Amino acid sequence: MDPFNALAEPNRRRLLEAIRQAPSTVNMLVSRTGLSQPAVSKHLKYLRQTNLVTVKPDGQKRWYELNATPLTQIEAFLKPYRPLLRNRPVAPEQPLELANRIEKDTAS
Amino acid sequence: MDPFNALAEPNRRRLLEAIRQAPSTVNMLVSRTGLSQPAVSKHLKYLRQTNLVTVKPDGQKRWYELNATPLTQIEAFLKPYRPLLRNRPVAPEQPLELANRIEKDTAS
DNA sequence: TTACTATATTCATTTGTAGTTATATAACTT
DNA sequence: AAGTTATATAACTACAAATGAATATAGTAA
Repeated sequence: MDPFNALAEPNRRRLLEAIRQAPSTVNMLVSRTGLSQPAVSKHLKYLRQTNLVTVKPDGQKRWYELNATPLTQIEAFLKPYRPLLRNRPVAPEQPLELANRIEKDTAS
Repeated sequence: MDPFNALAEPNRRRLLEAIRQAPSTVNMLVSRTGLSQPAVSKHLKYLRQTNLVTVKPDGQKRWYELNATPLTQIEAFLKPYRPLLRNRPVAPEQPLELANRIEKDTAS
């Protein structure tokens, strides 16, 4: 599991966003996401494995905090593409049928 | 399959990089990556579905070209994290054991 | 037509992972 | 100690996707 895989899961992105906004305990994340507690713990395990979060035990609670460092890998990949994205609005999610369409040769 | 998932696969990142550097046919990508032809075609199918590439038929060949637009979704996600990454070197890949270690409470 | 080239798809197998339920562990409270 | 809270793990199901082999499709050339 690398940072790319970690962010491939929508709920993990939500969890990371919540943690970025404020260090959180597992139960706080359960409340904010609506996911089950085991589901949250499992996602956090992946985020720990990729080093995207760190944990600080505090009695029964465990505070999860963001570690943005691994995101540099994604930044590095995106770097050569960034000039192509200057000032572009965020692309809407892709309707599948259109995405898989093949451009027709319209030459007469 | 969304752009996050598309980039989660290392070979797809390699394919996209090759296509970014120069529009390519399937066989060109086969040569450059060492992947089998069906494997390349299948990865390209995902890249098409996410709209990260477009295809231009040209006789028997099909030229694949980059469409960076969907990367704006990733850019949008990363935006709030970017201030935390200013001038940071790219993080090395994570040794698993260390990543999953839990910080010990070192208070005396 | 046949043969050839380029690419896509199908199939079977395997692997990875998301979610649920149940259980375990650890810290706290009384 | 027992009961409770917070979190993690295990066992399971279900499914998406990776892989490789074989085959299909489409264009080209003779």
